[in-house]
Amino acid sequence: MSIQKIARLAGVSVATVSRVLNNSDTVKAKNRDRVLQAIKEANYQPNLLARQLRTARSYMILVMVSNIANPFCAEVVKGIEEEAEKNGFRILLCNSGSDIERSRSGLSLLSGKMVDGVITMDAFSRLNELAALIGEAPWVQCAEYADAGAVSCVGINDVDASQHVVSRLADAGRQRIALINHDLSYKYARLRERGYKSVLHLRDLEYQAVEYASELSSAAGMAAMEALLAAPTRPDAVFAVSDTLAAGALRAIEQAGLRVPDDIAVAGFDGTELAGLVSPPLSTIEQPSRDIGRKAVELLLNKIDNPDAPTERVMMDWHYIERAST
Amino acid sequence: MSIQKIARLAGVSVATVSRVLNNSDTVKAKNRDRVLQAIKEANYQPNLLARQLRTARSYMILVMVSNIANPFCAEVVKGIEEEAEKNGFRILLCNSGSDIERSRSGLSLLSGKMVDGVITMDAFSRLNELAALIGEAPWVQCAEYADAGAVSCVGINDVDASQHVVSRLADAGRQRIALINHDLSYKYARLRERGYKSVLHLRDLEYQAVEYASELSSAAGMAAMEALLAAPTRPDAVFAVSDTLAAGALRAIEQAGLRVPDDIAVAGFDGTELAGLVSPPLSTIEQPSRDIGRKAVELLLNKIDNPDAPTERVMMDWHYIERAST
DNA sequence: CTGAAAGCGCTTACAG
DNA sequence: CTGAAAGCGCTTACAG
Repeated sequence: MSIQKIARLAGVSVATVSRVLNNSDTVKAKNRDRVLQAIKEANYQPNLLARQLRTARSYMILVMVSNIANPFCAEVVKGIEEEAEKNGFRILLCNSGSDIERSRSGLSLLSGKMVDGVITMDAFSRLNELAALIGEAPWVQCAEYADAGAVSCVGINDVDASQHVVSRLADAGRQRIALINHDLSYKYARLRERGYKSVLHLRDLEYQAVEYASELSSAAGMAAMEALLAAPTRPDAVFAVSDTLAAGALRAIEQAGLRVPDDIAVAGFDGTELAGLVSPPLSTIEQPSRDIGRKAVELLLNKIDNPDAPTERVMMDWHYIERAST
Repeated sequence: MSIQKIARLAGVSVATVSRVLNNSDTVKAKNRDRVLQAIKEANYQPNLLARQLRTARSYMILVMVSNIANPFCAEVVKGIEEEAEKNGFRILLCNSGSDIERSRSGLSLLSGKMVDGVITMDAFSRLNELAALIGEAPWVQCAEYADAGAVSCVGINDVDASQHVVSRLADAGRQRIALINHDLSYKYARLRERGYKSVLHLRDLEYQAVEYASELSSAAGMAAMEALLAAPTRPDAVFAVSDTLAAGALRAIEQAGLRVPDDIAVAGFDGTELAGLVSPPLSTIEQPSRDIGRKAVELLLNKIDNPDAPTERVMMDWHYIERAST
């Protein structure tokens, strides 16, 4: 079922078949019909490998997600999908788990010319390695700030957002505010920790406690919260850098027989559906997840069409949602 | 940076470069070193399109997920990833949303020879259309039963599992058990509804109420629960066919000022992390999500290696987890 | 152990 | 409006 066979079937040359396939308008109606007929009869489907090898264009973009199970990531991906589809692009998802071997494997699709560009959501600390693998190919980093190299990126101002949450907790009279953070290989983790610490400093709050979750799951959030509760001085507020972690913290507090927010206030981050589902519902920073995804595609397509386009760093707006957990 | 350039750089033929690339052991050490050196210097990366076009092998499998944001799907995907990786295969994720246009677009990767096979998690009702698109290519349907055509599939016995949940609710003295189902284009939705109804019948329970959620989100679960609560007779138990829906139901019940399980018992399905996170934690059917994914890959690779392998239908074990919500 | 050459299935100037 | 031919970048018998 190659273009050859169709040509034979329709009694025309392969060039003509190709023209029909590509909607060239220079094909005589009769020939077009014969080709279309032959295609249908043979249930012919063009070989993408050959086409892309020839045209050096795939209209596909690779999306390297750090963790597909993270609802925030899923939302961003939806935004990416929407915008890509709107522009005639298809997306291929690769779950890197921020693992460099996996990333390498995934990125071979890029260097191997199967896709036209890549959107990554990997940890900042991996960016240099990624940069080496990606080389000159179109690339946008998403939902994780990149301040080095020529990568365009889109995200929010994590320091500001984090400061806002912690300030609100302090405003409400909380004295001992703890942080449940993700590991510091992520830039956003560093930035949010910076925001947290700066507010403690500004407000002369002495208590400071940071627990690092090994992954963005609520199990990890529970474990972190248990560690905080086991310390000699108990926090009266906890800021978790993701709703998933915060949901786990909630659970741990409940299991310790304490009440939220009476004994301990809990705030999350991301503004995922989960935040509104748990009990009590979580105060959180809502990120414009879909828009982040859409914007990333916009930047990437721009880069694909125009390889010399300057590097862009886009900051999106966030806002704080106050709920019963604080 | 083609194999040509490397050949020139290393002073050998393209055949020799290709042999080095493919770890052929018939290359003299000196030549191998020169090639390797040239590859490094030029930062050469082979063009996958050309390679796959030539070899008709990609070592990639396509995974069509119906909804990437569904935690159960995410777990299955992890199982798929693990098993694929173990066998030297890479996976490409496509979020079809059970939309036929999206599916068509994704499946062009298959017909276009970019991947060696496909694992779908699409709705049963779409299977015929999919079958037409997929043709003879290796294909396994996952977590959704397929009883027609030559598709292999792996899942659980949904009727049994559903009967078990409803029986337990009835055992506990619940008289008015409602069902929150997904739309009936999914076979599992039909099967679970069948299980539900058969138990009601068997136990001579008169009350019967089924609400259909438009999607697998907790918002849809809330809406469904609100509809159930608005009816003249209120249920005293609800079985939701996914934990996400059940979590939404929980929220709706709470907002109506009722208590779980005192006023209404709630049971979910899937055994996702979410079920243990909400309050009260959900009784649920635990599916062996990872194993389902692994098994699907096993069947698919078998089909790829041996196209005439017979169709297989594998049923995995499930078990019921009882928690405070019932 | 190595190289020249054919061929995978397309697209696209080019000539007519 | 159409076809013959070159070429995208690989791999792999085949001959030496």
